[in-house]
Amino acid sequence: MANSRSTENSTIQAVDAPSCDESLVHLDNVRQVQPEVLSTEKAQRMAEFFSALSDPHRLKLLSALAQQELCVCDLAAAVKMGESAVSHQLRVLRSQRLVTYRRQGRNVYYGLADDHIMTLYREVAQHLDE
Amino acid sequence: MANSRSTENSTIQAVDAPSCDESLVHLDNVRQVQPEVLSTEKAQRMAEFFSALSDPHRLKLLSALAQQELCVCDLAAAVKMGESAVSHQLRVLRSQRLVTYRRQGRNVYYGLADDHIMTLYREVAQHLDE
DNA sequence: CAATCCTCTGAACAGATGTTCAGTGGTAAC
DNA sequence: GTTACCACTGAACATCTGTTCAGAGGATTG
Repeated sequence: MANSRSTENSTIQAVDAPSCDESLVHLDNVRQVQPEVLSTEKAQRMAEFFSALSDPHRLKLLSALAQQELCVCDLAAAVKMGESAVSHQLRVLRSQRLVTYRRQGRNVYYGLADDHIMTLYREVAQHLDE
Repeated sequence: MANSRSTENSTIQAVDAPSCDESLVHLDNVRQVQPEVLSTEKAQRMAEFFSALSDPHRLKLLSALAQQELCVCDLAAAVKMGESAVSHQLRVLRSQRLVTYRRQGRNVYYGLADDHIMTLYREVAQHLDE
């Protein structure tokens, strides 16, 4: 009964990290939540995905592609960026499978990869409108 | 800053000027798509939102909060970060209204702001599982 | 073949991001 | 009151991001 802190337990001892934390945390809560925390790998993958969407230029590119397939130079004109910059950004979008591409003659045509993205878009738009 | 290249001449750039010189880009496509491109402000806001989700530590924090309300020191223990770092990250999540918080005694309890986020989460998880 | 176009790539640089450290404010316990 | 704790903040620093520039790879045209 040393500490009068809490309903059922508590005490120190880091949950499984031997390092830093020796302060009094609510151990029961931490223990309950910790196994449900996203694994580092999944968190990483998901962060990279969101990262691909975290740039206004890339979002503009996607909104353009949501209309129709376009080649790089048209995309550049549509969003008013340099072609090299567009190419760099499309690389990012490709790496997360947000866009597809196919070569036709000298041009490479890009399009949206699937519909998850539009669903996502609407969900976020809704959140931002609140 | 400057409006991009102008090294050679002509080329891109005139998209919304009614010049009849369609030398290099597929003007019709560009004209068709351009008005549908996300505005800079909306793209910016949306990018900031996704940006808040683009860090593995913040995603871990959210996944912890998806389980239950937690105070900062518990969160820090659950995701194994320093409390200061957690505080900084929570600030980002707050700025995008991803979390709520309330003070109770010495602690500040954080929770998920709404259900859009879990919907988003599932949508992305699904996308990544393909 | 040479010339031209479209796209991609790597390097370099400016700006943004995330961590740690040190210090502050507010609340509860002594 | 003093002390201890929890959370927030600002500064400094290392790292990551995105742009531009210069040039290379592929494909078409004359």
